[in-house]
Amino acid sequence: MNKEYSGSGDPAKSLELLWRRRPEPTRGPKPALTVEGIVEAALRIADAEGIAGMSMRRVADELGAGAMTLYRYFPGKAELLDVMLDTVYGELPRREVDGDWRAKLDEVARENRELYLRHPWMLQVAISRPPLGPNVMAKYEYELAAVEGIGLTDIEMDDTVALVNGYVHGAVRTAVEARQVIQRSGMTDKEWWLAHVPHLDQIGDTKNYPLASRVGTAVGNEFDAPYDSDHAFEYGLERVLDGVSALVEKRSRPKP
Amino acid sequence: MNKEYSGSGDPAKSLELLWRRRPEPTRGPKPALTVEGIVEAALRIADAEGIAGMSMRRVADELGAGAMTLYRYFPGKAELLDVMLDTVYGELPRREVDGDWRAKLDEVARENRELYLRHPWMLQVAISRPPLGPNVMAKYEYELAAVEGIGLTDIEMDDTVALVNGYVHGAVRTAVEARQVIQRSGMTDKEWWLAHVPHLDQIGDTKNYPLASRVGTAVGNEFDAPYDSDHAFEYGLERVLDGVSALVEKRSRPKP
DNA sequence: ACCTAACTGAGTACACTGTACGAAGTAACC
DNA sequence: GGTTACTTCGTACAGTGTACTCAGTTAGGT
Repeated sequence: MNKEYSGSGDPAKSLELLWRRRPEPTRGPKPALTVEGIVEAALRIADAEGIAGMSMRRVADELGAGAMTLYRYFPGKAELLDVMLDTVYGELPRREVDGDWRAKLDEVARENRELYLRHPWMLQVAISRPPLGPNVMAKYEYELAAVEGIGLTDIEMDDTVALVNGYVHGAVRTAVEARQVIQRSGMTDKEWWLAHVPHLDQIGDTKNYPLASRVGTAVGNEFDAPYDSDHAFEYGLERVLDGVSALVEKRSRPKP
Repeated sequence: MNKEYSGSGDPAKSLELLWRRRPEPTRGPKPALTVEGIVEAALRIADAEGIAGMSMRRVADELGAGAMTLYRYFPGKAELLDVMLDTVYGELPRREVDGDWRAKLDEVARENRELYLRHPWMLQVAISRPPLGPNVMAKYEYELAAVEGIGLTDIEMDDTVALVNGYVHGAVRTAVEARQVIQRSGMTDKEWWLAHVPHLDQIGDTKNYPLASRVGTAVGNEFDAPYDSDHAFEYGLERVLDGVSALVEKRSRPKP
C-alpha cells in the first residue's frame, strides 16, 4: 500500500466542504449524519488505528451506517481526508510569542511537532496541495508572521517556513516510525540489533566498516533501546535555526 | 493505503537474502527464477509505476510465473522490499571528494537526491530499521567518513548524517509529490490555484490572511507553474550545512 | 389529500491486495 | 524403484474504494 492522497477533485465542492458552505437540502428526509460527525468518527479511528484502519466501511460502521452512505456527504475518501486535515490544523494553539524570530520559529516547530505526535496518520497523507480550509490558511499566516520584518524577501520567508515545516515533518516521521516498529515487531531496537549482530559477524566482515561499527556502537550505548527521538529533534532544530540565523545576519548587514 | 514496511521477520533469513548466502538446494527441480531476477523485475515495476503498482501478482506476471512462486524465494513482500532497497543503495557512486567536510556532505546530499529521484518509490517505504545488507553498510560508512575527524563526537557524527539524510528525504519527497500530483490531476500548480481563487474569494475573506496572500502571490509569480524544487533544495541544503558549520566552528575553538 | 420531484440509505458487484494452504509434478539420492 | 526434498501454482479468504441501482422518505405544489 502506498500513501493516501489528499483530494484533487472539484474545487467548488471541496471548498464548500472545508468552509461548511453546503446548502442544506429543502426536500427529502433529514440527513441522518453530519459532516462534523463523520469527520469526528474518522479522526477517532485514524488516531487510534492509523490511516490503514480508517476505511470507509470502518467509519460507516462506527456511525452505524452503511458504507455507501458516506458518499452522500463526501465525493470520495480524498475529500474526507482534506476535511480531517483542516480540522486537526485547527488544534494548533498558535501562541503569541514574545521574542525574536528564532523564538517564534522555535514555537512553530514545537507546535507542529505536538500535532504530528497526536495525529501520526497525518504523516502518511501526501499534501502537496493543501486543503485550502480556514485552519490551513490561519496556519500559514501564523508561520509567516514569525519571519516577517527581519529582512528576508517574500520568497525567502516562504522557503524558511517550508524548511522548518519540512524538518519537523521528517523528524517526527522518523520518531513515529521508530515507535511503531517497536509495537509491530514486539522488539526494541536493542533486541533487534542483538538478534542481527551474530549473523552479521558470521556473514560480512565487520572490519570493512570501521566507522559504521564504531559510531553505531557509540550510538547504541548512549541512547538505549528506545531511539532517542527527543535528542535528535533538538539537535536538528538547533542546526536548522542556526542555518537560518546565518542568512538573517547576512541580510541585516548587507555588505561590508 | 498507507506505507509499505521494510521487513522485520527472521533476521537469519533476511540477512541470508541480503548477502546472497542462501544455500542452494541439492535435490528437486532447479528453481526457475533467481533472487536477482525477481528483484530486477520488481525494481522495473516500482520505478515505472510506483510502489502501488508493485504487487506480488504483478511481479510474478512480469516473470511469467504464478504469484505464489515468489514466496519460494522471499518469505514475504517486506523481505523483497528489503533486498530492493539494498540493491538500489548500491547505485550510489560514493565519489571521493577533495575538499572539507562541507564539500563531502554536500556530495552525500546530492548523491542521495539523485537516487531518490531515480527511484521515487523509496520515499514511500518506511525504513526505521534499515536492511543490513552490504550496500546499506557501505553507504553509512561513506557518509560517516564525511564528518570524521572534524571535532564532532561519535553521537554528533551520527546526528549530522541523519540530519542531512532526513533533509534530503523530505525535500525530495515534497518535490516528487508535487511532480506526481500534476500528472495525477492533469493540472499544473498554477491552474490548480486559479481554479480555487474565485471560490476562495467568494467564501472566505482573503483580507484575514494578508501575509499569506502577499507571500503566496510572490511565490506564485517567481516560480511559475511547476513548483521549483531545485531552488527549494538548494536553499534548504545551504541552511542545513550552515547550521552544521556553526557547530563545527564551536567545537574547533572550544572556549574563548 | 394526493402527486411528484428531490433526496437519503444501503445492498450488490467489481477489480484489486497479501498470503495460507495444499495439490501435483520433478529430480537426486539410497 | 522408492523415498525425500524440492518445485510451481490454483484456490480461497478477508480485506479495500467506489460505481451502480433501487427502495424508501419527505416537502412543496396543486
